[in-house]
Amino acid sequence: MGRTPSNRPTLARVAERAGVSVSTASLAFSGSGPITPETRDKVFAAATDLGYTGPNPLGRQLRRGRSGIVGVVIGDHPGRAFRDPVAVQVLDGLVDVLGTEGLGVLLIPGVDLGEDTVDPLLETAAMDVAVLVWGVLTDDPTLAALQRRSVPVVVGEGRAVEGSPLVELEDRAGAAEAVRHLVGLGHTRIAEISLPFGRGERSGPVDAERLACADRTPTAHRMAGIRDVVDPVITWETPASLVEHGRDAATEILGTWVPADERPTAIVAHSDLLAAGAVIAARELGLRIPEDVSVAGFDGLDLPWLSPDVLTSVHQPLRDKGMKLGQAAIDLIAGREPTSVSLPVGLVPGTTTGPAPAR
Amino acid sequence: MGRTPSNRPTLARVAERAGVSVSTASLAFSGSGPITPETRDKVFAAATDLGYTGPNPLGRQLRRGRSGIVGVVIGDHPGRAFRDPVAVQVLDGLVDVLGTEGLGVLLIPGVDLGEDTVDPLLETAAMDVAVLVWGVLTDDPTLAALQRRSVPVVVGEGRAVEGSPLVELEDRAGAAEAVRHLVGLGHTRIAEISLPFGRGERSGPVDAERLACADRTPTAHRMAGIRDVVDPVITWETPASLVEHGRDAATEILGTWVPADERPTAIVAHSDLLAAGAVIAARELGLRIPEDVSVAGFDGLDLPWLSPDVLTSVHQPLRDKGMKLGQAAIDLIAGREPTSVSLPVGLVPGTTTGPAPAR
DNA sequence: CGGTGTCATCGAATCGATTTGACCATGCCG
DNA sequence: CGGCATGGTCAAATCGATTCGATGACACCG
Repeated sequence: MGRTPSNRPTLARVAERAGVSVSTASLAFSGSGPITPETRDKVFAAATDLGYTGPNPLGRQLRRGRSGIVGVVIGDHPGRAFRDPVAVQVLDGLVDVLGTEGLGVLLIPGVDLGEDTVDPLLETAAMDVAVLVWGVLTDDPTLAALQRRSVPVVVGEGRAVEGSPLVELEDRAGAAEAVRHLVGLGHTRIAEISLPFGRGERSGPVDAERLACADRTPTAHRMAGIRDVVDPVITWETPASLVEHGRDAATEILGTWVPADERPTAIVAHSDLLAAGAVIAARELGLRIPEDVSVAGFDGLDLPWLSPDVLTSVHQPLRDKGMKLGQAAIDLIAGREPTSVSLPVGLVPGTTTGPAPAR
Repeated sequence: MGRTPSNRPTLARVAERAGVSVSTASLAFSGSGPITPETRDKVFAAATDLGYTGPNPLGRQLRRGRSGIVGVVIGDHPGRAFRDPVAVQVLDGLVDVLGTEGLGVLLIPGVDLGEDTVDPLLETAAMDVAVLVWGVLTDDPTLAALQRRSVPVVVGEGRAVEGSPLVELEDRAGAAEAVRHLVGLGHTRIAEISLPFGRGERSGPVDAERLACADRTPTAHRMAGIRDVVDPVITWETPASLVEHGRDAATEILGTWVPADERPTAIVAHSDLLAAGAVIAARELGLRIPEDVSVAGFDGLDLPWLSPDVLTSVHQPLRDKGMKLGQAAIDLIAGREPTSVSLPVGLVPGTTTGPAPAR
């Protein structure tokens, strides 16, 4: 029995005070259903008397069988996930769209706690649908936990999941376009700075064996797109899409890795943050951009602090992607069959790419 | 009656199948209470047979009277709020601490929809407690909505609210310390770039009348701290803590506002992002840092892209602040009396401040 | 052998709402 | 005036779990 008496007024108490039945009082609040204005006013008056501020969401949710909550699994600690402007813009679109339907976003850290242990929220929190924003790995414990609970899932960016809508970007085509741009400018020695591969964070040059491990998307897609056009002279793996990692990688690639006359003349990075780090590294090494080295990114972020350089980048509709994810979630809740979509991307040239140096 | 039959197994069905009572089955899952291992196994076996994956959170929540959800009101559209690294770090600490208690974070846009209309989530979503991360304004409609529903509130950074714990930083002392540092270096013409004042975003120089409108914290506190030491020769208001706004402000302050021989020799900004913008503006104007102009910020962010400059800044324990907010929320839920705290800050000198130019 | 205590299990109340179908006045029509 | 809609109101079932107090079995002790 209720340990705590919880003297909060309930709909029943309001009804009693208004001299009507509970069902009538409910009708007054829900707005739907026939009710005379006088009765409604009577109920509202009783409610304000008692300090009742509307139906208890918990009761309503149980009855309805819906929580009105969308679980959003962010692939990492929030502190890391949100440091990435890409993540932030997607989330923005997502929250916006869900808000129009009165749905709330519950943040769920998707961090792997080791040995297939996942965040308890995945196991116990109430949610009508979950959105896996950063794609899924093979044998993803996060996905497994949700499927066990038969929570419908929307997957962003990555491997398709049986029965779940997928929202992705044309990563492969975009990456190919960026490299084609560089090749068109005469570059032949092109280095690649890549996003994380999957489980197990590493940084450093990548050999053929490691190359086969690229599990995470969009990494794998962007790698494929680049290789559709040219084979990079080197691929440098990074542990996260952060400026400092791009800087470290480019410092090695441009500085110590090979003699200056074999130095790559262009760098294509899997993300704008990595590319920005490469620009900074080049500056620090006294290299001119784009005269000595060209840098292309991916994401189409607005990076005012890179001034006066403007990054050449593959623009992607991030906010739109978030909105599509949200729409898919809404469709799933409504029982509609959502469709997978692939959003277009496009190269936007900036000032960081130019003709290859004459040698 | 249930329109949708919802063929999901329930605890009752599991109990029936296991040949025990519902209460016993509940005991088996909750883990608390005496129960023989055989009975427990019988229940679990029946559960796996039926594909039952644990108690429905909605039923549990209603019974318990707790949703296990903490509403976090972010002061703006998430797209803007999360672009601020300060916000992100606080949120990170918050999510972390709440996660240890199995509590989830529900994101609530605190954006003002005009005429005292707030996000519907504030009115209807289930939450055990709300955290107002970015402080409250006077007559904050957000706060009003929560109080109407008698949702307990934790306030971060700002005006204290009757009956709610407050977690803040020693903004005033920190700002004073930064300015004292500049004065100690011989600076006398110090300009201030300020965070937004409150309702109604503006940008530009501030006169005495506008100065009195500073409603939002920490703006007001940092302004006070600065004035504890010196009166700025000019205060420039910005609409948000973003690099581009700092850049715009500093371009005006250092470039066109006064003749070069009256130019301020130092800029103190209310945030690191604004300060970084000022550094970039100075570079663009061909001014050397710190020889021609010194720049001090506030937040203690790690800004690798500002390389080779390292910002002089007032360091604040952001993640820790998030954790303290979370702890206060946990205390409130548990019925404990949480205490307000004020976290210490400290100046960390970088390379962007130096002796005032000889004139 | 009766009394007492322990322990696993169960029955029933409860959390706070929504929703359906029944019910009872009306009002209208023929 | 009887029959039939119409429309507002209500009683009761239901959502899915938790938890209290009762029950019965069993062992132990005097």
